[in-house]
Amino acid sequence: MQKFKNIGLKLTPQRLAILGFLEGNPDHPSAEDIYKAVSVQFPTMSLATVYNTLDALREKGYIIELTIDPAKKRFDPFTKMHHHLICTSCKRVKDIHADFMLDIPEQVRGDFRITGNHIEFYGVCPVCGNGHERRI
Amino acid sequence: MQKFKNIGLKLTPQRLAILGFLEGNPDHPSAEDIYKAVSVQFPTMSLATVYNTLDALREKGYIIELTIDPAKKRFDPFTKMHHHLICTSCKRVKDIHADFMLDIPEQVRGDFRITGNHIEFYGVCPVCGNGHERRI
DNA sequence: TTCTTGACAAGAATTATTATTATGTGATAA
DNA sequence: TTATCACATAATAATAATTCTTGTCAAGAA
Repeated sequence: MQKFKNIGLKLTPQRLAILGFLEGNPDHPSAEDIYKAVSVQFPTMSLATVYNTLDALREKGYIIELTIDPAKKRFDPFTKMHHHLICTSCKRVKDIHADFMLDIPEQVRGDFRITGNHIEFYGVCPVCGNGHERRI
Repeated sequence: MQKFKNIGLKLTPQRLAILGFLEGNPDHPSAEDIYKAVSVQFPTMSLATVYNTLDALREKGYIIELTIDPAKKRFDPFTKMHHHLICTSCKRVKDIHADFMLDIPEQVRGDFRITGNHIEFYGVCPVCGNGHERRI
């Protein structure tokens, strides 16, 4: 909560609502998701404000922008290094907090200086693959 | 080339041109990129045709759609399992053909059935990080 | 004053629509 | 067997429509 003030962002009800919705949220919501959720309390809220706030938060490093969805951006309040497990059927995304040692062989890496990585795991979630294992 | 016929797709000059442009192309072009390139030979080509063809090829498994770019979709003719190294400065993407053993601990994976993974490595390419290492 | 909001316009990427055109296929003729 | 033709079907191109995101700017709050 204090976050905002300390980093040069004014504390507004809209921003608090957005931050509140994001904090601890493991659902990787899109801007639209956030807009819908927050609109309940703030019916006058503008979608542009959501984008503005998300962008401000991202710049300050309080959220990260995920590219796991080809259709839209998704946002994640967990900025600590982690990975994602995506259900290829229902598209649900689960956080994976685990470390992997990944060394790219030098001849493959070339002269790149590696700074990080992000793993997308694909799979079928319990709901979609409940025992029956129906293949298409 | 025969591919198309055998999988129930009609062979058209436009599709051949798109396939030809993609084959062996390591640049992960967007639909727009492909459109521009192929338009040289086929000035009447429509962007919708590019999207149609890409979608048909993807459905048949001849290309994969990448989500590494938040702004647009990118396409890759290399359907074999591989990963990507992205320059955080110039956004250039390099293929990484290497295998990594990635086992998610069972308590983290839950009841998901893992089917695959894709790693995005981030780094600074030789061009962007040429000795001087200028940080912003 | 300075920053933020909200309304709306604008832009970019993608998808949908539809009349027109080209392709593959099967039948027929050589 | 090979070539030709007609036709059903699928693909193209033009354009409209949608969706997601960003930009603009006047009005309001800090």
